[in-house]
Amino acid sequence: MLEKKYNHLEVEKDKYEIWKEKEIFKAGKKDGKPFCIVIPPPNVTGKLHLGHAWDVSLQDIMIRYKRMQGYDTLWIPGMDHAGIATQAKVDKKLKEMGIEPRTMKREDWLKVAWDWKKEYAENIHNQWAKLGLSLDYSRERFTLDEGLSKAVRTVFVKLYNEGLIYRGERMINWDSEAKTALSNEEVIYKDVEGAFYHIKYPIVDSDEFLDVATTRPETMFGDTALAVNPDDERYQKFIGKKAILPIVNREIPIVADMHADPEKGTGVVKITPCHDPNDYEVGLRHNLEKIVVINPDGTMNENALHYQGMDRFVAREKLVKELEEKGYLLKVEKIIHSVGHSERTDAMVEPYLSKQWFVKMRPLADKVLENQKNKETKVKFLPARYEKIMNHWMEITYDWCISRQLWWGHQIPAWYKGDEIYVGMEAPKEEGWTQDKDVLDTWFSSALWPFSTLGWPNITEDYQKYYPTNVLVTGYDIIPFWVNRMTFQGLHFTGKRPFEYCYIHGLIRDKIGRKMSKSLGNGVDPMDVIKEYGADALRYYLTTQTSSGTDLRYDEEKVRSSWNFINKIWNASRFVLMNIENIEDTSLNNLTNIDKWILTKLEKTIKDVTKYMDKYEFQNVNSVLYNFIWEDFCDSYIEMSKFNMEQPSTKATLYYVLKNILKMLHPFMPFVTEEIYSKMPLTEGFIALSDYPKYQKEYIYNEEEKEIDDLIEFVKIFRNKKAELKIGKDYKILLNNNTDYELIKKMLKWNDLIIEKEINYPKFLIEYKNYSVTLFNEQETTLDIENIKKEIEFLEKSILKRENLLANENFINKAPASLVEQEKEKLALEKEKLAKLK
RNA sequence: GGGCGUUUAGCUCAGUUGGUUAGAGCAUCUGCCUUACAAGCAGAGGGUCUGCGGUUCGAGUCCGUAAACGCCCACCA
Repeated sequence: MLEKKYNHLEVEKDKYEIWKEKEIFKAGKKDGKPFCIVIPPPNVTGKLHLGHAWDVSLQDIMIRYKRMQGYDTLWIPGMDHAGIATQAKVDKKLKEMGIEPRTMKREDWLKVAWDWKKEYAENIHNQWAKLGLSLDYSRERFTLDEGLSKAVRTVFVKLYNEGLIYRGERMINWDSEAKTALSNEEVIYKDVEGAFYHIKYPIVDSDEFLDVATTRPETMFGDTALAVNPDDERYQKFIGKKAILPIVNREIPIVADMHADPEKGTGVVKITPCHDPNDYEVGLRHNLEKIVVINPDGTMNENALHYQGMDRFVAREKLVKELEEKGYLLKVEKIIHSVGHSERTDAMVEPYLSKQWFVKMRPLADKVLENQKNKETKVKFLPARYEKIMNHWMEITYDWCISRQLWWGHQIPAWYKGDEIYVGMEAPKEEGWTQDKDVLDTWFSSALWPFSTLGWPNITEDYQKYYPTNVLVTGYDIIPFWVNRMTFQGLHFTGKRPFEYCYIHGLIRDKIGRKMSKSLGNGVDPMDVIKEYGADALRYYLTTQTSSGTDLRYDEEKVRSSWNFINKIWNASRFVLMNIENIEDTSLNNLTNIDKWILTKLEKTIKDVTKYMDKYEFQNVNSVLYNFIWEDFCDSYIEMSKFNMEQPSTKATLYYVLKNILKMLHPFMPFVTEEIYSKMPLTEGFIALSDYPKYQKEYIYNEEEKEIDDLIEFVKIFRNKKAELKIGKDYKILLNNNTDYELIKKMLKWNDLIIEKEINYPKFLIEYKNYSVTLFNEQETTLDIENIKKEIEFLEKSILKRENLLANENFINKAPASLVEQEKEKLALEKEKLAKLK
């Protein structure tokens, strides 16, 4: 028997441990077709937030559903080493302990990092357990483990040999905080306050000068030219002449280049090839000298003369002062402009010329674009519009900078000896080779996740069985970083898309629509929500409130209402269990019309739920299921069953319907459904491994469904009228026909109210379909004429509308016949009713 | 500059091939302690579906257009 109150803490306690112990989440439990999802590996840097809870809840629902349907399901857990993020956190921890991380030996530092990983992995495991995720832990992976490292090296070596990975000096984004290169995706542009500094560049052998506007005066030490537009009439006469770089007093050429935009600034641009991507291109075109002036840590180097060693922002301030004092500063215009920041450290990103490793993207991206044209083999996005995001990225893609100047990650499998480079799976045998110190971008290994986790490059049984995976679930913000890269690596290395469907969800926001973030302090810890409302309520809330691709505003009220729904299910189950305690025969024989009615509703619900589950439209699953459970089952069937409990068919029906409800709910709320299912008589094993309900035509009884629908409708109209007419307890009922009113009498508690003959009190006619009663009010002395008038008015309006519709030939000819019939029926009904009222 | 999304009840949101009187939760109002559930039951009120124009017998849904809010990409000396 169930406890009197639903207690999520009690219900969710210990269950996960048992599930894990009995290995019910292990792949191979069912012998149907394979169905596989790889978890987006969370970073080992911290706690899971609500967004994670949302993401994994969606996946667990998909997996549990397919498992119950007989698929051989595999959900692979794992975590990401998260290069920059983890290294930053480990460094911070060391610094707090008074240790300067970069003075440590690399091996010693890595030991600290692995301890960190261990600790955080455990946190994440605990949180997954609390959420009830049906992950197959026997296949858990970590991006830095041996197998995945082998996959990473294999990919690197192969791409290198194919000419798709190269090493070269290029303009990259430099994070001076983490002291590493970044890819373009890792740069976030933010609007900040800055200024246009107008600087005077004197012309050699002349009294004239050029007014050059720059937002970054401190880079002027690296200026190796000024550029003007070749068509800019203002500056024609300066082309080919030389200007003097203030303070430095170096002569630099004035060149004509299309990069200079006459509309922007003064039309004259200073060219700093080492610290600006566009200037770098200009430098190449005009064969300009390259002078680096900023150190990797963001301080100025020896080329900045007396500013050497100063932070670049301090240097800017002082330099502007010096320029002003010496008369070189023409004016300062305050502006708001957008400046790149490091996604992880938030440091202002420096465009920086440096030697890095790159993936040549064009050929790889073209493969994706080609594949997306094929309906059979493309990655199908849900919702479909996100495919455009991927395709656009593939169209405009640029080479991917993959080397990172970090310690935490896959060390690049390249070795140097003098000018020689060796790239291979293992270090060369001969003496004298040293390995590249850099590691690879974290996303380089995550890009292989769908196949590396299945054993690739070894062609394992798992790989053959479960690849390509079926669905990938992630937020739209991760498409450029991860989805796109998995797609091109998957296509290139396995010849197949890594997943058939890509289900995209939105971002979690706070109640007023702001992103949840640490700085705003508006984050919500899913573990706190679970403590208060239970994982089932949280999961149900997260997965049923939005359609795919849209953001979700976190609203605790709604979690509470999910809890209420579970409580309702709990109590309904309690009622059922109280009444079927000793049930032996659960077969559905000698059914009453009411039984047939609920069974029909159930089967239709199963049909719809299955349809929506297959399309991953969980919000639609919810509306169908919620409605069926709360209204049809609880409010109607259970209430009516109270009058028929002595009938064996009633108990069997209660049992049957409840069992099916639990199964349909199970993917959403695994804990409470397991609890109730296990307490039901004649059930065995885990509900997670039971069979998902299948739509059965044999339980569709259209006649009976309609009959009881009408009855319920009449009851509703009666109650409504009674309340509307404010009729109190003293009334009598006259039945106007021979329809069967037995059930209605019980539902409306008519008992002694029924009279045989009409009496002389004010009276009201209440009718619906086959039901017609007259209600006598003993207290009132007059009829409520106003109400009757209102009803007549409403009917007349409605009749007119329908008559017009039916008079329209276009409607009769073009609308489906059933709709026309329906309209005719309704018209007839309304006319009949009107006649009686008059 | 290019692209995308959102706009539906007081609030948060569903509404996926165009078809009864547009739904839910929460909030509001009325009446109920009816032994599964007062975290509940029985009812009620509340919407020119952002504006304008079009297609259609019929539009929240399709097309065009405008606005507000938001997001992504590119650029930003």
